[in-house]
Amino acid sequence: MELFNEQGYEGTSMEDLARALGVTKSAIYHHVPGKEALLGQSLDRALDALFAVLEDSAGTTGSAMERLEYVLLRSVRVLDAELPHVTLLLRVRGNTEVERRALRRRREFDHRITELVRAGMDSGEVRCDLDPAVASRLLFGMVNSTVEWYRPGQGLGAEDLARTIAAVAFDGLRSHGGGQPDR
Amino acid sequence: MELFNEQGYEGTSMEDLARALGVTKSAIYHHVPGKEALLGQSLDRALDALFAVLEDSAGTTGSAMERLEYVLLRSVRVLDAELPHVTLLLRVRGNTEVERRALRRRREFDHRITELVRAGMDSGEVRCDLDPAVASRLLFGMVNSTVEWYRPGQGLGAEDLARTIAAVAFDGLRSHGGGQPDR
DNA sequence: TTCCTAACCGACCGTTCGTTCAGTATGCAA
DNA sequence: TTGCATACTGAACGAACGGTCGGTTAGGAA
Repeated sequence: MELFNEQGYEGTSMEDLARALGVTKSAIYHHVPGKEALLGQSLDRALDALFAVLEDSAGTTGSAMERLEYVLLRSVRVLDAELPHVTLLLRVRGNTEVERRALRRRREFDHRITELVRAGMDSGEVRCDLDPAVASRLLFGMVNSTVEWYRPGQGLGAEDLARTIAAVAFDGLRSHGGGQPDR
Repeated sequence: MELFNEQGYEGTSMEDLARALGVTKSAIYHHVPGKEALLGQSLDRALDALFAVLEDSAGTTGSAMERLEYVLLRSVRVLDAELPHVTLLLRVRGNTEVERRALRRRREFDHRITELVRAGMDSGEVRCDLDPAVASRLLFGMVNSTVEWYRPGQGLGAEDLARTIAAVAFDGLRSHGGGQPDR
């Protein structure tokens, strides 16, 4: 999966995978039906982890904003724990049936996030001058963009990252009072 | 370039391109040296447009925050005007020299954004409890993530999108006073 | 010792890839 | 009418692709 992410799915040959694993191409075909099955397993792993977060949040008592913050925090943790698989998921374009299935599940996830944002607007916790669909896309666009540079175990940790994202997403970059005076 | 974005660079054959253009493969080779040159031209076009924004912002008088907002707004406009090329740029992984050159230029762009965020912290306009490098990556991660769903001329326009992004990025999703009371 | 099975190898298949090239049609300047 | 550049075609190239298959090896159960 790391190779898929570095070189792209189509740009990675079964020969490349075999070399990285230290076995022959044939050995891989003994364990999996083909290249696309490898991709499918990886996408399912990422999606299962993300949907598990949604299931847990549904059982959570608390306001919509608290549930949204919970999903954001847990999603960053999933990103940290399953980085190669989530990265692959975010690059899927839907050119095969396997990819289209993954895209359908991802759209369902996005839809559930949008509902959460809309609930936050209804309860008055989230500003209601924005389109909930656009706001939720931007929110998770920010979360998902971290796969481009975040590396587990290097630099800042997953919890710090999650806190920073929540800070920017919910309260913004602008400083409020107590700052340095104008010069 | 649209085909490259739909199917991926490696997943798109010269035959695919020729068919989409209504000519033969050979006709393409009469105009460009090869497949990689097509990619290089596209990446340069996107990068040139983004750096033009930086050049203009440098000549702008105003606070760091105002310059940052200006760059954000103009970047969204570039995204709108050059969507296929910017999308391609955001997916580059650096497996060839052409791609590595683009990645170097992109890192330079990111660095200039980070400096802008840092200047905003120094002037007290941007909250200083965040790492400027992380904050700027999140900011443009949000901007760049729009290539996944924003389509020019459909739904909300580029200016509305830019306004929404600025609203979320600078002031956050949380509502401030005047909202619906607790129930 | 025998036998079976999971794991794996190396050679090979048909297909498709990016690229090349000799040749052709068109149009314009001399 | 000639000559030459531009735009393009169709056939072909070697390389690399995903995938197959007949055989070999290692280890545990009977």
